[in-house]
Amino acid sequence: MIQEEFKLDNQLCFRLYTASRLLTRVYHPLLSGHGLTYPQYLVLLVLWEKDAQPVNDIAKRLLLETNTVTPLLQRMEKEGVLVRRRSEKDGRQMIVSLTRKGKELQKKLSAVPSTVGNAVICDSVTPETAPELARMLDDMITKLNA
Amino acid sequence: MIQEEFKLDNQLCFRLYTASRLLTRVYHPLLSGHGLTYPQYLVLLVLWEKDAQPVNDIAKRLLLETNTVTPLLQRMEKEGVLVRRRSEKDGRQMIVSLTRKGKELQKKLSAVPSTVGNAVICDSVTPETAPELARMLDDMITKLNA
DNA sequence: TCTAAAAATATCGCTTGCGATATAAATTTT
DNA sequence: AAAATTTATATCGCAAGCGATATTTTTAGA
Repeated sequence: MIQEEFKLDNQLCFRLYTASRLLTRVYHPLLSGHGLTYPQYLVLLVLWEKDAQPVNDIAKRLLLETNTVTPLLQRMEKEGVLVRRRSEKDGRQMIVSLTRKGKELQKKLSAVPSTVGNAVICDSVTPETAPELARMLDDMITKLNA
Repeated sequence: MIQEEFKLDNQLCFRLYTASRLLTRVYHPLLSGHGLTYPQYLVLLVLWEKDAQPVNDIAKRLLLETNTVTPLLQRMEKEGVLVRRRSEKDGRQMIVSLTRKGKELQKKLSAVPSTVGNAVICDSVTPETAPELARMLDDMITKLNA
């Protein structure tokens, strides 16, 4: 007598939640050897694209709250992959910059994207259909973030 | 001079991670008034489908580890939505059953699925295309869980 | 200019999520 | 049956995530 809508299998949310978790597990063995977690890897992606950004820009890029990003950056600073220094123009901002170690990780992790890419390839998700999936997720994210 | 593959926007993983997090934020105001979190709601979905299951069955259904599920169930037991009792057939198993309160939550939360459903509707994700998205995610999950 | 409001970080408390490990009961092997 | 193995839960430690709140600096308004 349960409502059809309650059925777990009918829900997109559970699938997204599960796919996300399982994907993070794929990253784990690729990153842990370098002392990194998946969210920390995301921060590196952001900084590799553009170095020396304030905390807020990184948080906005990742759609995370600063109360998540700040401790994450503090841990990364302790690991020596980045430094945080207060902005001189705006005393509220903390500018986050890569260290040599943080920059060098880019080469060391160069195999990660293709490795993870291969891990997600399956019948209905291929190099041809992936852009379609990406578009749907982007639309959803835009809607949810509004 | 960054590799194209490193670009955040090209990656499915970040989108899944983000979509999942933002969706959980949609559930939050719908559940918190009842003292529930999203993972706890998932446990209820499982038990509403079939009551009195061992921890392992719940964990397998949600593709979570028992070291995640056990503390989660302990918190829910403390809240009074379920009870855990040791199986008599197999002394290793803990059978998880809904209390009256846990069963009554089903009616009280009957509006949640449609509310969340509406929240994800956007240009490329509609009642028509959602099954396609679900299939892609199921395929990925199957692959990643193998 | 003095004050109020806004913006940028940070701290606190709690719940996941999971790798590693421990414990106890059941099953299999010898 | 005793020992080894497997199975089912549970404990521990740590890193997210995030709501709520605090602190500091900048900006806007009176």
